[in-house]
Amino acid sequence: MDAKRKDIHNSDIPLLCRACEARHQGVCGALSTDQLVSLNKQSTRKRVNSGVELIGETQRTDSYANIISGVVKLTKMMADGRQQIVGLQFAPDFLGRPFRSDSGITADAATEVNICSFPKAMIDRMIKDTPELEHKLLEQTLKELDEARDWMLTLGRKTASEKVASFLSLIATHINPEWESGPLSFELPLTRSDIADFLGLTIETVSRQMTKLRKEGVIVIRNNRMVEVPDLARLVERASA
Amino acid sequence: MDAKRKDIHNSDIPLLCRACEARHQGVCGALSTDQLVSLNKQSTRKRVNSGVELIGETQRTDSYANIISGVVKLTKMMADGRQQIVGLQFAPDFLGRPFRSDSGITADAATEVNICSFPKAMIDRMIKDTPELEHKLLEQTLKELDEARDWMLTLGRKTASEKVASFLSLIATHINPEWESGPLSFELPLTRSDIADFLGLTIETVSRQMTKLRKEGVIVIRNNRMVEVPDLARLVERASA
DNA sequence: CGCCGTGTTGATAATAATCAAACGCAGTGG
DNA sequence: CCACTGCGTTTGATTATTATCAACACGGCG
Repeated sequence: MDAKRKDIHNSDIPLLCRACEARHQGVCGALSTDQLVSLNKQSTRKRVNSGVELIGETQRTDSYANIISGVVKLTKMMADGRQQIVGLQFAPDFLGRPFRSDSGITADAATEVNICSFPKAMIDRMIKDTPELEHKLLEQTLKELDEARDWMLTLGRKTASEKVASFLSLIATHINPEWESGPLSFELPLTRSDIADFLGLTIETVSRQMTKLRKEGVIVIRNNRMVEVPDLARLVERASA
Repeated sequence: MDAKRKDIHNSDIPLLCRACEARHQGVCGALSTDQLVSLNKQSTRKRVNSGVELIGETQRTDSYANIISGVVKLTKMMADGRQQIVGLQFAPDFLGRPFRSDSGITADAATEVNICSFPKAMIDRMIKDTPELEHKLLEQTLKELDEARDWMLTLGRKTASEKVASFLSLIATHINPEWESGPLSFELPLTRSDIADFLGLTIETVSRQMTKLRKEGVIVIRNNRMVEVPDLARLVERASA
């Protein structure tokens, strides 16, 4: 048998990458073992607390990152302070904007977040050599575009009640990717204030609609943050999408 | 001098492509002269009337296209009929979704539209050979993502008045790309009903806010569709973005 | 214990939706 | 030529939804 083995055997793949989701579903899946090794030398794992800004005004960003765990919120703000969350990112999403430095968006850790961060320059160079990497980025960007447009429908045309149900459905289906059927429980990655900014509502309206859903038995609220969904189909129905 | 001349001299570039915006700002800019020639053999120019569906339920789409002129609206619809326009596309935007057939969006001609249409399979093959083409697609997709997120802020956090001003600003800056300063007039590519679906409002509210802007002198309304903007800065101010 | 951050609940106000009517205009046909 | 119709739009009156303002509840923590 050959001394140099194939990918599947993991022989040469950097330790940190072996268990990493980004290698399977994320952008790193486009890279050869050699590229993984050299990228790995320059990459650093970081654990950031909830609330920390990852990309934005203060954080001049000369690096990209993969999300290993946790939830990142993308926010747009108006001059007078009104703000709108324009996207949530989960593992193993790629974090950062290729070819452009600023698009008026800040990215903050919504929960405790673990990222694998690499120098911008290195990725930009790898993109040139590896079309497959650019392909992965295009795929993620298309996915984000679909999600953004889905949410535009939610923001523009749904009632407060439908909005909250849509949000809960979104979280329910993203927080626990390998779920089959039956009851489902999770911790909300966002505060009521964040949820309001995501839905284009006020915190009071969010709160009222949550209690409404609770009283109707669609959800069970444990500790403000812990939510249980006895029947996901019933929740999705309320989101009417 | 060489018999085979460079791109700039246009010698070998297909007639139809020579004056086409898509070759400069659009995706065709990624292609070699040879590729343009072979693509041109398979491509067809089409003129479609306002209201015609370009991509959607009825129109199973095995082709992509470049917009030569006119405005295309991208719409999402809910089961009960509520709908939201999630994007507008202008020349020389690329029309069609790579790698995916359906994303629940329909594309309709909002005005009379001219497109240059090519077989899906041909582009998909060219993408494999020409990383630069995929790069162009990524750039357009990133642009659309930015626009979608900008609009999410509009939908979620702006007042009806700000929304209408935002819409007018958007059209004013896209309909006439080479504009310097001074008054500006244009024909709205959308009906009031479309505008309402774009802004997440009703037609009545759109109409009321338009008259309000008219009475305040921010815009002049000629023939329902014809709008004049004496001072763009003043309009943009109303959009507070 | 008091305080702060977060979330809920209630009363009232503002905003936009809904319902209803009429307008302007283009096309049609007597 | 002039009603007549149909469509997109405007305007008005009223209602519904959500925001705002305000008070309170709960849990953690100095």
